[in-house]
Amino acid sequence: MKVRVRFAPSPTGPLHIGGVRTALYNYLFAKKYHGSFILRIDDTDSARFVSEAEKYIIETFKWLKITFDEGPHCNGNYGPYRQSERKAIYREYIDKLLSKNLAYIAFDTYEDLEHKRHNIPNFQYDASTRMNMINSLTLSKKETKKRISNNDQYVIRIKVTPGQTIVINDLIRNKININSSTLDDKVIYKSSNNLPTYHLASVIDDHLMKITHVIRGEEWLPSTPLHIIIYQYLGWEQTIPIFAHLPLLLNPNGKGKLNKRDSKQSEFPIFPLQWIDHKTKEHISGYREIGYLPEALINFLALLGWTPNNNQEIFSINELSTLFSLDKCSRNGIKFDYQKAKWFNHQYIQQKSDEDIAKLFLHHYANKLENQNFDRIAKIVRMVKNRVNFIKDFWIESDFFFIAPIRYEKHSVQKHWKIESSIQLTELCTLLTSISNFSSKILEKAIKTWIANKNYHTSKIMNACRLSLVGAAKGPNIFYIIEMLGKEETITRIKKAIKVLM
RNA sequence: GGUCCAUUCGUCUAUUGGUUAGGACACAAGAUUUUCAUUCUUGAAAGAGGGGUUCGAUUCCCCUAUGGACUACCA
Repeated sequence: MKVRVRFAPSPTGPLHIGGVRTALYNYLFAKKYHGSFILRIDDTDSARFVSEAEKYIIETFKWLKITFDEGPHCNGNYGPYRQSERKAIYREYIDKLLSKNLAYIAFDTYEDLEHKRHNIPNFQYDASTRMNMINSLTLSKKETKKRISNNDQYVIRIKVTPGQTIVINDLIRNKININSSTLDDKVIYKSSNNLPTYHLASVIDDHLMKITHVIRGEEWLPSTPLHIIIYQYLGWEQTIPIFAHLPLLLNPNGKGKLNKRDSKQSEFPIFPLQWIDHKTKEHISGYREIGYLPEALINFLALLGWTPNNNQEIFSINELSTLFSLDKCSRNGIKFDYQKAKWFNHQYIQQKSDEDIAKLFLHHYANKLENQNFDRIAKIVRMVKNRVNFIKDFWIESDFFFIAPIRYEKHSVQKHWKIESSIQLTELCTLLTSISNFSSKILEKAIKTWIANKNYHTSKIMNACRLSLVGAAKGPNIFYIIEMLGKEETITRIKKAIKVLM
């Protein structure tokens, strides 16, 4: 049997990083077994629908180079791939459930249900209460028809038989037994938008799309028994997919599921891409904008809840897909370790070629670097890349190559600018003027010889020199900096520093 | 409140009945670097608690505790 898995996000906003991880696991699983990976848009919630969300989802996976075999953007033989476009398909199965008396129509108002939930302990719409409610079981056929033709709002509820044991066979959690008496008669269809709810729609679609494995977040575990019942009611028990419920991503320092607010407080992104909220006009930046490399994000995410136990940490996407297996997934919730994500990105930046990184750097700081020579940028990247975690850090680490320091960092001045510095650096300028070949090796030799002849302190001279060129006690090898800056600029900067700091 | 899931260093995890409980991130110290980083070396750091089962339990079972999810005409 050919493996077919799906990622089925709801287009209600930007994709959560946990959702990206779920998609990744599905993708790796499909790749490993040479199966199909399907994108399905679960847009049965009209009230929370956000039109830009689908584009955002597709853009995210394009950036990550995670490709779908089927989906609304790339077609396939099992479409349409948006649930809102599948209304007619669902109708048939809803009628089937109704006619077989496995579901019923309910007219109870939201207020009435809320009231009962508040006032009756552990109130549940189920076998014990359904005969006291307003539904097609308690109303006459005539009355039910009348209400429907009157356009009264109604829902269709699944009729759960109590006292049954439902068995979930989960690839990650093994066998779970649930007593159906603890389940309620869930709403599976709502007349307000003529659409099924997630539970019904996803079961029908998973069946019709021949999904073999449902790999999703743990938050779905409690409703899985309901899904199994729907498969049974529809006569599909032989083709129930294999379930695998992934542990959730948790907030690193506080409590609960990873969410937007926690991410903001800890200053790490929770979305893969930037998201602009059209209502609040708020800009929330994502992993891409911070300067994450997609490969690094994928590697980090892959190891959040899964590990091939060989102590390896860095994996290419191909390695991941050959090694991946669901039974190696952990079962416990995972606190999101942003430090480790950072470390992964650092590793991947070191791995990439200077030219590739230079392109990203250029793209990230297009306005600042527009007139710069590309080869020079690549050389600078080579010099500073080992001190950088994110693409955005490149500017902080290399700005002095492009702009002369405007001020000199106070602490560095106190530490490295001595009384004799002005005189010594003036002499250094004279020396530099006499050197025609400004390569770092020649510079180093000449400067060191001069220092030795004069009996100066190397560190004092060079630190003061660095301060005047960089504006702070940071940066790569000083002779590289001098070479990169060139004769004229170097001398100008030293003279300026002498003027300002004397 | 009810149902379900989980519990090894601070964090992510390895070890699925016998180990000095291993690795990585973070942290600390040292080395390298004329600066700041990088890098290298070293260190500190763990099987929630209580009962069983067993010659032997981190590993299997039960209870308690703690954490998490779900409990919508949301997915």
